[in-house]
Amino acid sequence: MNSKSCETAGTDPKALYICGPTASGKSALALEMARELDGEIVNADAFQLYRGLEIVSAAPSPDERSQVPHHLYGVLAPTEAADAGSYMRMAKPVIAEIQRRGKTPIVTGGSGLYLKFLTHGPAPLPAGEPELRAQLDARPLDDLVDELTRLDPVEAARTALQNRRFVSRALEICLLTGKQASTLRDQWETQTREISASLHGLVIQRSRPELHARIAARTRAMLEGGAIEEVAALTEVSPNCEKAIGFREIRSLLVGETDRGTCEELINAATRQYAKRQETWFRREKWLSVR
RNA sequence: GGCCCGAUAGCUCAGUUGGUAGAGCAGCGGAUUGAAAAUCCGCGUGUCCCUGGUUCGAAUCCGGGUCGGGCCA
Repeated sequence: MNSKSCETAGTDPKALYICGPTASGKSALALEMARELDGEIVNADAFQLYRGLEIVSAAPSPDERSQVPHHLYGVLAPTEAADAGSYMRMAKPVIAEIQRRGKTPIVTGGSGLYLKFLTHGPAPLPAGEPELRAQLDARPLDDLVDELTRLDPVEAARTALQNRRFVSRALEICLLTGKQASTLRDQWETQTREISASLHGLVIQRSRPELHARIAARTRAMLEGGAIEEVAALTEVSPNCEKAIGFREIRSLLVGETDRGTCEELINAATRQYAKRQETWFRREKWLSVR
C-alpha cells in the first residue's frame, strides 16, 4: 500500500485525490483507500453530480455507496447548469466538514478542470455569463479575434485563435471586467505554484490496450444494464447534461437513426478519445504520483 | 460450369492520358482556469491481392491465378 498517504494520519487529515482516465478503476481504488485511511469519498466528476445519469456516467453503485460515505453524487437535477466554479463552491465545504470530523476526504474523479479549481483555486476572473456568450456565439470568429486583439493583444497572442471557446472566453473576461484577461490570468499563475507542493494524490495509469478493453467492457455493461432506459427517461436536460458521452448516441439509437452495434462503437470511440485527453491533462499535474 | 463486377491505410472508399498513392472515420501526440465527458491544434500509419508480361517507368495496360459479390445455367 502507498506509504505516502499515511504520513498525516492522526493530525489534520489531508485530502487524498484519486485521478485518472475514465474506466481506469478510480472508484474501486477510492473505496480501498477510504477503508485504509478511514476516509469518505467526494465526487470530482462533472457528470456524476447529476441525478438520473447514474448509469451513463458510471457513478458508483448503491452497493459501493453503502460501504463508505459518498458525497456529491446525484446532487444536481439534470436541468441544472454547473461549471468548475460552482463545483468548487459545492465541494470545499463538504471536504472541510469531513476533515472537521477527523476523516480523510478521498476526492475521486476525472474532471480535470473541476479538480484544478478545487486544488488550485479560481483565478480572479468573472464567471461566464450565458447572455454575453450567446451574443458572442452569434458573431463570426474572425470578428471575435479582431476585438480580442484590440482589447488585449497579449492574451490574443497566447490564445489558440482557431478555438472559438477560448477566444470567446478571453474576450468575455475583457468585456466583463474592463481589464485585460492576460494580466488577471498572470496573477493566478504565480500564486498557483506553491499550492502543488502541499497536495497529494494518485493518478491511475494503465496501458492503452488494457484501458481500451476496460472501456469496451464498461460500455457493454452500461447498454445491457439500463443506460438506454435511463436516457429514454430523461426528457428535460440542461445543455450541460446533453454532452455526456453516451447521451447523444443513445438518443439517436432511440429514434432509430443508428443501430445498436453502431451506437456501442460510437460510445466506445468517444470514450477512448476522452480518456486520452484526460491522460494528457493529468500528465501535466506533476504533484500526482503515478499508481 | 459460363459470364460480369470488385480487391488500395485498422475501416469505408478516391486515384485523371502509365511517373512508386490520398480523403473521411478510427488511431497516435499536444493545448486547455467558470461550457471541460466541452473546445481546439498537429501527425498518414501502405507487400496498391498474388504472379508472369508490355514499358525507361505499372495501383493504372495485357495474360494466368486466388478470394469476395452478382447474373445465367
